[in-house]
Formats: sequence, structure tokens, C-alpha cells
Amino acid sequence: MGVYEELRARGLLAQVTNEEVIREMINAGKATFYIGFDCTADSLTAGHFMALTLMKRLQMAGNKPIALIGGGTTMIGDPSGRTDMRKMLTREDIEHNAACFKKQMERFIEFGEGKAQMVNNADWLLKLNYVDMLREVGACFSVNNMLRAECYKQRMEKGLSFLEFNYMIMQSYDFYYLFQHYGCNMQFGGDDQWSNMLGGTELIRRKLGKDAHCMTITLLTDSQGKKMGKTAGNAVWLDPNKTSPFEFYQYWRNVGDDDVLKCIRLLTFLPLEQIDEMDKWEGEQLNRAKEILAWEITKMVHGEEEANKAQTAARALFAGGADDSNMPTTELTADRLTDGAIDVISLLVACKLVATRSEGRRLIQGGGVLVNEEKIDSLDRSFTQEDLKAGLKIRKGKKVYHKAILT
RNA sequence: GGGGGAAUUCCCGAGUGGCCAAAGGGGACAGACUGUAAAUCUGCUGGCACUGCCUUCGGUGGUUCGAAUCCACCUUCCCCCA
Repeated sequence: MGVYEELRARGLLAQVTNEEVIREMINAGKATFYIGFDCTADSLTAGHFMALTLMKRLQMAGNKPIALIGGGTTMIGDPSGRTDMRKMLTREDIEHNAACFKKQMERFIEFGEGKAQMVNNADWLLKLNYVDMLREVGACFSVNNMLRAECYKQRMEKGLSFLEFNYMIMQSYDFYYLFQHYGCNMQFGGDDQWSNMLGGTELIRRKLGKDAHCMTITLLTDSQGKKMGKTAGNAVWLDPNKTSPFEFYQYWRNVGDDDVLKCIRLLTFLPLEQIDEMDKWEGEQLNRAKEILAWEITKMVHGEEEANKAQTAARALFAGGADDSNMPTTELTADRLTDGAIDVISLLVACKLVATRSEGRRLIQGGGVLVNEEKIDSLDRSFTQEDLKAGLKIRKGKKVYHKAILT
């Protein structure tokens, strides 16, 4: 089975420009492909992770990846899938974010001579001359067609600025540029990028009379069609300082029954036969599949050691064991104490388990706080210096565990 | 360039002088049920020194005993005409 067939079997592919050509090309390891990452934040997310695994799969099959950092395109902001305009980022922010991305990508993809390359479109986009650009590239685009593109449709109701309207042209130009300077013959990206990507193949055809190809990956959605990779409205980050390995593990450990196998197929490198076997599992057995999913992904993102730690911690907590050595911990200093004790609410705030005292109060009133497995039913409950020295195991709800200790 | 409309708490959206920390829905969080799942039901959803006080309804000033609500100017967005 070639890579192409494997990608299909895993359900990774959404759309391709020319199935025959692409299959042959990537199975033979002849593609030089790129994927763009706009640096709108200082860390990659779970969503990007799937794209990274795809880069890796293609690289393992002998194809050459180019990771394009969107230092230039981020200045414009992709309107795809958005109902409002993105916040404008400063150049410094963008550069900082690009540097962070680079570091994270290096964990997955091998960069270097003859391997993967990393380029930044700021290098060519920022020095473009407006009039030259219009004459060279602008003439090749039909506004009528662009307006029909899916990525602008939603924005036709709310309004679309000229700045964002140009995003497609910039992305098309990237492909055109990489095609000429890096021999890049294929672009891949999220399925929401499809129309932007086609802009590039169209431009290459018009300007150079050559064929270039595009391939999109399925968006990672749950069984309800909602985008995955978010908790409480926040992204699941790959940066351990933004989303700890434990939280990261737990995110995948808690995916819905209907989504486990799909995630394993899409995100892990486990052999398909093994996955098909798991596909027969049902009910409670799926918990085992969720553990596998969580461990595999955590291992890839944070390394095997962190994955083991997260797994041990999770098992200990949920199976009722006493091992709390890998629990997220807050070390408190004596100045947090008043008269040698600390009240529950202050404790929750100190451990950042709640953002405000009011929230903590509500949580306790709702019966959502346990300390050392004892339900807190009074707002006045407090803990002494000795309690804290011994270490307090705080539980917020069913899933959030935290340890507080006095140093 | 001309005319009309809009901006409300995490999001959508009601409110058009006091009864407004602001309806309703969504989401989030918590409780029950469970398998660390889903569905369902319940609670909760600005802050704090919490039967009270403080800050919020795009911004700045004003009218008024009292303003999310009225007036002026500003900012941003939408629609129609050019």
C-alpha cells in the first residue's frame, strides 16, 4: 500500500485536484509540497498537529516538505471560516510567533540539507511593489470568481475588507513563488483552505502554463461536526507551558466514544491493521482505546517520558490510587497564610483553580470541591500550616486534580 | 460624496428614564446518572470585605434627583444611492 492509499484509508484526505497524478507523485516520493502556517499565536495547536503528522507521513514516503511560515500573510489575515476580521498583529508579534512555531515543528519534522525546509513568506511578500504586483498577478484573477469562493461567502453578509480580500492572492502568490524557486509542485492544507489553494494552481497555470496540485486534509471535527482541539473556548496548545502534558493527555483521554477511532486513524502512526482491530471494541472497552490515543499523541508531542507520567497520574487519580507524584502542583509560601492557616477559597485562587473568589465560592456551594477526598461544604473551611506541609490534594469537579504544598 | 441603521455581559440577542448586574438562548463550569464517554435532568454564569457595596451596556462630555435607555461630538461596522 502506498502513502496515498494509506492517507485515504485513514480518512485524512478531503479534496484533491487530480487524484491520479497526485497518487502517483506522492507514492513515488516525487512531490515537493508545502503547507502554510499563519502565525496568529505563539504556539501551534492540536489542529496544526494533524497537518504536521501528514507532513511526516509524506516525508517518510520520500516526499520533500516545505513548511511555510506565514510572516507575510499573517499581516493580512485569512478571512476563511471567520465571520469577523482578525485582530491585526504587529510585525514584532508575528516574528516572535514564527520563532515559536519553528521550535515546535522541529520536534516532528526533520529539517536540513536534503530534508525538509522552512521558509517564511515575509521574505518575498513584504517587498512586493503594489503596481508591479497588480500587473503581474492581479490581472490573472477574476473578482467575479473570487467572490464566488466559499471562503468569502460567509463574509459577504458581514462585510469583507479589501485587506482580507487580498489574502487569497497572497497565498496564490506563495505557491507561484515556491513553484518557481523551490520546485514545489503541491500544496496541502486544511479543507477550509481549498479555494485559496486553487487560486495558486490557477495562477501557476496562467502565468507558467504548468500544472500544480493541491490536496486538503479533513478538518478535525467531532461527531457533532464541531471543531476539535478546543477546551473551554481555548485551543489545546502544543506548548507545555500553555497546555501541560497532563491536560493535553486528558483532552484526548476524554474524547467522545464516537470520535476515538477516528482520532486514532487521523492522528497516530499505529498500523491500520491494529486500528481496524480496535474498531471492533465497544462500550467500556473504548476507554482502553482512549488511553492509547492519549498516550500516542502525548508521546509525539511531549515525548515518551511525559506521556508515561501523564498516563500514570491519570490512572492513579481515576482508578482511586494514591500515587499523586505527577499531579500538577502549586508550591505555596508562608506569606499566603493568615494566622498560620489558609481558607479554602484562597487556596483555590492560589492554585489558579478558579479565577476569582466569587467563582470559588460558587464552586464550593455547588459541591464541586474536595480536599483530600473530603467534600468541602463550608466557605469558612480552612487549612493549617501542618495540613499544607503534608500536602493537600485538591479536586475540582471530577477531573481536575491539583496538589498544594507549603515550601 | 449623499441617505438610513447598528454597537449590550464569553457569544447570539432582549431591554428605549427608576422595578437592570440587565430577559431568553448558546457555550462554559459544577451536581446527579455513568465508563475520566454521550444523552438527559438540576444548579450556576461581573467583582468584592456578599442580606450590603463597587464596576459594566463602543468612547468622551452633557441633560436629569436618577441614564444601557435622552442630547452632542467621536470611533467602528452594516445597508441603500453614487
